[in-house]
Amino acid sequence: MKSEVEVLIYSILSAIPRGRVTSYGQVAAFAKLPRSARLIGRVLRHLPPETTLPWHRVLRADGKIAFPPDSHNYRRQKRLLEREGVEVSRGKVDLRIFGWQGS
DNA sequence: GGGCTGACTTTTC
DNA sequence: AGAAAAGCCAGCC
Repeated sequence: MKSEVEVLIYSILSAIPRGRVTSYGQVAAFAKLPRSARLIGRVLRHLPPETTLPWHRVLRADGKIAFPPDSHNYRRQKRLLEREGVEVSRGKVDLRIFGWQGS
């Protein structure tokens, strides 16, 4: 049974275009849930591994991947990002590609 | 119910 | 630039 916020977050995620990224806090703010960045992470956590949602386009506010660099998830996210042309150097992406919808 | 935990963020050293 | 600290908010014992 999916809650309202889950569905809302899903729709926001799917709206992030290829080659762009955003942060947990940004998604939260966009969902009208300020101060709830951790909520986003919690929702993504329960996402099935075979999801088609672009969860990998969500990074921390400083542009770094939210996983420890030696973890499996870290490598998976990095691979997915680079597959769509996003450069990840030293665990970080260029902050200029943050945000979406114009700007 | 109270305390702990974390796919977070911001401020302060 | 990197680390520590404090804020934040739900879910889970």
